[in-house]
Amino acid sequence: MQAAPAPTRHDQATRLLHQRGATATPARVRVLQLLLAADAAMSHQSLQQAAAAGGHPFDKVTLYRVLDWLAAQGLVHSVAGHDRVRRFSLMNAHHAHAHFECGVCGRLFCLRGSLASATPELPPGFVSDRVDITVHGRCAECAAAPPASEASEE
Amino acid sequence: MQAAPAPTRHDQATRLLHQRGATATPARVRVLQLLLAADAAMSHQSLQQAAAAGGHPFDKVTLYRVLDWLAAQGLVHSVAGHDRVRRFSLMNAHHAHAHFECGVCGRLFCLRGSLASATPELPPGFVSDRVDITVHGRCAECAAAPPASEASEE
DNA sequence: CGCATTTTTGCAACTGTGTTGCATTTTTTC
DNA sequence: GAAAAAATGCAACACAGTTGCAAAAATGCG
Ligand SMILES: [Mn+2]
Ligand SMILES: [Mn+2]
Ligand SMILES: [Zn+2]
Ligand SMILES: [Zn+2]
Repeated sequence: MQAAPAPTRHDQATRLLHQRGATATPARVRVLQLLLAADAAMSHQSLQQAAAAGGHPFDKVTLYRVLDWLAAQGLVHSVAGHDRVRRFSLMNAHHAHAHFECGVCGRLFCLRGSLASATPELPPGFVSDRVDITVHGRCAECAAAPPASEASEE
Repeated sequence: MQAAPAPTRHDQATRLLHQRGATATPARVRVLQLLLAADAAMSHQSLQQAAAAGGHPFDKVTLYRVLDWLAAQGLVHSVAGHDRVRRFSLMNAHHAHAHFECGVCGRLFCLRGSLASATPELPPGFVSDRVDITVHGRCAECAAAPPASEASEE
């Protein structure tokens, strides 16, 4: 028999929560599942839509609270994009990483690799805790697919 | 007689606008004056308060529109802080510079100096336009003045 | 289990930043 | 000076996120 070899997203999510000794509430598990499946950081709105599409919409406030809780636990982190919307993604091992924000579709990606850049010179008295690096540009999809329909202007 | 040797902020602001061949409207001049006098980037709110304190409050929408216009002209630039609020400051010569956001008072400063950091490695197909670097920490004032009243815990 | 305590959840109302529509005023153009 | 364009003011709106409070789980303990 082969009953165990499929570690579902649900299982992964539950495990992450139990590792922290926290109760695996449905909302938390569901949010983590969605984040585990995501290829880019997700906004509150996209999480709500994804959950609703799955037939289990969550309450707006509950979702905000779950996200805040997950961030406080260090399980996820959030980045505010240019549209002033926070996007959330799993906090993976690599503690310091840069981000990429696509100016076309607005998606935000966590980049792998160390960001060895030296801290810029600070004015006297200033204390640095952390350096955030965000690359702006076009993601692979948007770079490959121009705005369509434009062939005469060049 | 010595009537000319005082280049006021008002004059500087007006000059900046005339250089662009733009009309120096009162709102634009006033916003530029405030930004010229500021030591940190200013939010819409702080600009409104500063203007109101000076006895000439501006209309909320007009201020937003002036800021958008100034940004479109390249005279100012805006950065969204962790609180999702945009802060504006004069666009000085140095085209690429890093920013500093104080986690205590929330103020945002433009840092001088080139930010020579190499672009982080991007996934295949991704195109980089610009790299934003923001240092998070405590500004000189906040680093010097601890939250007060705490002397027994250490 | 039975019951008190703590944690989560749900809903409504609210805050704050920023936008849109439209009418009025000011500036520029001819 | 009149027509056209640019700038302003006000009200209503959009939208991310928060707060207060009560109902519903989950937990702890005898
Ligand atoms: Mn990330
Ligand atoms: Mn700057
Ligand atoms: Zn894209
Ligand atoms: Zn500070």
